[in-house]
Amino acid sequence: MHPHVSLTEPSMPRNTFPLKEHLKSKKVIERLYAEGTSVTAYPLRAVFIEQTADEQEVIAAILISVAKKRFRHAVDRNLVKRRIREAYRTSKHTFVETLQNNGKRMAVAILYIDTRHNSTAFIKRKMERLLDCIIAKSQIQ
RNA sequence: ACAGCCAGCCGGUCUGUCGCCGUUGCCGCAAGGCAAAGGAGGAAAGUCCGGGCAGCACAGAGCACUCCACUUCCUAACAGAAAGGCGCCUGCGAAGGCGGAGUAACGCAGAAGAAAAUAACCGCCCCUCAUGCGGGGUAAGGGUGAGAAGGUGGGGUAAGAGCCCACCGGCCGUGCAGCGAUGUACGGGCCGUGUGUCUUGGAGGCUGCAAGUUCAUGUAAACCGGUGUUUGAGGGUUGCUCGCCCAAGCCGGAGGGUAGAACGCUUUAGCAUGUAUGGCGACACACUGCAUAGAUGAAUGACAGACACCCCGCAAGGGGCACAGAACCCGGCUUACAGGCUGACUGUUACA
Repeated sequence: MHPHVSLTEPSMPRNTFPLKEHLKSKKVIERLYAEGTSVTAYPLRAVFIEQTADEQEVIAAILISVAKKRFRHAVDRNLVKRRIREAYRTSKHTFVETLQNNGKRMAVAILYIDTRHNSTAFIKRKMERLLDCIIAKSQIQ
């Protein structure tokens, strides 16, 4: 067969974050901030809400937000958002699998609440903890 | 060679792993997958000017409001650029910075000063032999102020003063040069500073791509077009006034709301240290060549390593690598910026 097939074997999940998985709907975002549950793993904070299959096509829809108040320049905001995106992209698999096994769907906003930069490795560690916390908190309720 | 000044340009490169965005091609019923070539700036920034583009408005007149202000010229336009002109300031210099229409009328200019415009506080001179008092003359000297009745010198006088003279500055008139701002020569008279209102000339409809267009779902008295109307209220027309226009009913069409999707959306007032022509120049014009972000809760990356560059160190090595991220598109301005390159020119030193 074609040589590129070996790159996409199911045993090695790909670290992707396509446009589909971005949370965009204004209605959902408004409801999320009004009714959502929040959990913090400093410098990250997540606000999340459960969704039905009718409301949401993907298992997890993510919104990444860095406030202008905390980073004045657009360059800095972009850098932080890109680092958070990389952290989510590379550590989302167990989170998504757990949701899928429980038959749940979620909309999550990830906020950056520090006013200084942190390294990509640090943000990745905190991201893993944040996603664990979301699972823990949502199954208690 | 070092220091400087002006103009222009650059402002990392390569490799690997994992990703994102739209485009094209292939595969797939579809979801999607694979491949290829692309994917932030000189300021993308501030949003301060000027346009293009779009919608709405617009019979006309006046007032008000806002902006501009040396001259000529360039431009689609400008508060921008080019060339030139005057005054002041900084620098040994190359050069740089700042300012500019008018002043008839009115106001203000402080706790300065005697006095801020038909000026007498001290001083000086005369009336008067002397002193004091009183009266008068005087803007040369004193102190105040951003500014003190054009400045300097001489004559003159009781003491003084454009009272007179020379030179200089300003103003007015005439001649000459210049398209012009101005410059210059001669003559005249004898001239207070800043600022605001104001006056003169010029420009200006309003709102901005969340503009706006189309599609989808779809029930009305709300909207649009046509026809049509009497009085008054009312509404619209740019903020106001005059003036002008609108309305009921009937006939026809279909909206509002919902950021759902597509278009607008990137090839143009485009760029060229290419060539020819015109121009001192900005630039114009002709030919030739070159152009590849187009997102929309917002992609253009993250990480690792190597190289280049800079700093510290004898070395091993260590540290640093600017300002900063497109949001309809252009022309400017302003602000930020590690380091580097090129070309004119200036100063100092050295050599021949």
